[in-house]
Amino acid sequence: MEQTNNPKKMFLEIVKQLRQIITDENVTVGGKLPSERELAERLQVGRSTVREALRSLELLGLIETRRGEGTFLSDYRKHRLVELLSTFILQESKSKEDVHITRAALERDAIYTICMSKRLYTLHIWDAFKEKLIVEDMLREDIIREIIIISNNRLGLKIWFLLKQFAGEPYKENMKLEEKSLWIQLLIAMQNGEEQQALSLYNEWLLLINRGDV
Amino acid sequence: MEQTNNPKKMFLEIVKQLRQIITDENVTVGGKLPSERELAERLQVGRSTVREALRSLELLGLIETRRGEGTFLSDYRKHRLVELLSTFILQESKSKEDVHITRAALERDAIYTICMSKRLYTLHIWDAFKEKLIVEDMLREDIIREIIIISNNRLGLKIWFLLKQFAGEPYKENMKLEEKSLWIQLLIAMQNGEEQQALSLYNEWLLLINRGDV
DNA sequence: AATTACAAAGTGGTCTGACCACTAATAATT
DNA sequence: AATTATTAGTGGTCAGACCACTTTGTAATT
Repeated sequence: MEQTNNPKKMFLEIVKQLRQIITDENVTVGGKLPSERELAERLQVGRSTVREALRSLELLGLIETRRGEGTFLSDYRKHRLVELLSTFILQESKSKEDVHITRAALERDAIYTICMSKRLYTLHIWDAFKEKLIVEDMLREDIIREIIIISNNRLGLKIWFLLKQFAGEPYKENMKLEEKSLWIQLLIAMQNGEEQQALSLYNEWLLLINRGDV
Repeated sequence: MEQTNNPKKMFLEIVKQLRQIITDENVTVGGKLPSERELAERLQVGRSTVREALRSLELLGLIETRRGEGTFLSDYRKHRLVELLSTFILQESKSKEDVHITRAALERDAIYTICMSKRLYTLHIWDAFKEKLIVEDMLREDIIREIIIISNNRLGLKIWFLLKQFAGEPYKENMKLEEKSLWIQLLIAMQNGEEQQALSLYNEWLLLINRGDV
């Protein structure tokens, strides 16, 4: 190894080798990685160097460490991409308006997608929703979340979650009667696949709740 | 501070504080951060802890370190999330699909928003676009970007930009004649505020380009 | 024999101090 | 004045030492 003259980043090399170990030893999600001390010995580097690599992966949400237990491979679907983007990259445009607009875009497209998909097997869900809306005082954000989930856009859901946090959650209140009736109409429109009507109702609802907001 | 009983991740706290320092001291792109030793003293932690945080940020490409010189804030547009996710996360086809779906959602909603907004003062833009499309061989991604910009969703634009990088850029090719005619129809639909027609054309275009893909 | 209590080993979390390699500013020499 | 040598400062790495915690195995108790 000639990294004396070579300003290569050792810890990046370790990251690479860690990936190798994970695949070689067939470490599955939730599985345990070798301990820091063992890794240090196997890779012939100091423990601190190993830690620097591990901490990087932890920040990304790719591994999980539990003191006294060990280091575990976490579900890569739980990666922290969205959070990192929000804290480091998207911070300058976190004006409330931007967030609202983008969130509305995701919500609107979920509605549109569902209307267009015409997957009849989910139709019974709408009846259940309508029931819940009337009887149980369903929360706004619950119903919207369900809709995005149904639209099958998981990444969009993640982003939506994040934006929701940014925006200070005006969705958590219970719905007034006027809203409820609007949503029931909206659900019916979605049930029938009438995308134009559904989107129009959604926009109407946005106007309604924004009147009380800001 | 009582982190003795607290299993909080110290290095994550350091990451946070680093961001604070960057904003407080107005460290600009390319600017120098305090040295590791100084940071350790200021934040009252060991140097190794500071390094774990710094290495995490370096893996993300958010900072740059030069031995003998110091640590510098790098352009956040050069972040490494793209490579990292592609190597660690996006190998699963499901994830790639997620990216495509979300990107399409943003694009679609931009089209919808423009159609509904009926801001006539942008109408001349469409003519210019049509002209460009025919004469200059405009790139797909250029035109879509412009559309999202016009839709006035700045945050959405940022997210779109990132997703575009993730997806391996199938948009950069020049358009075939069939695509061009589709887009011209789409532009006309937008010009006239016919949202249903525009979205339908967009979906048609998605099908078209996905046929050649994968 | 079964249960409980305790000790030991293993693990991540952190700190300290020590080198090394390198850079840039400073001092000394020419 | 120009060049060279010294020095201080920086990141890179390592080794060893604790700490807090979890698991495990063993010994004591019942």
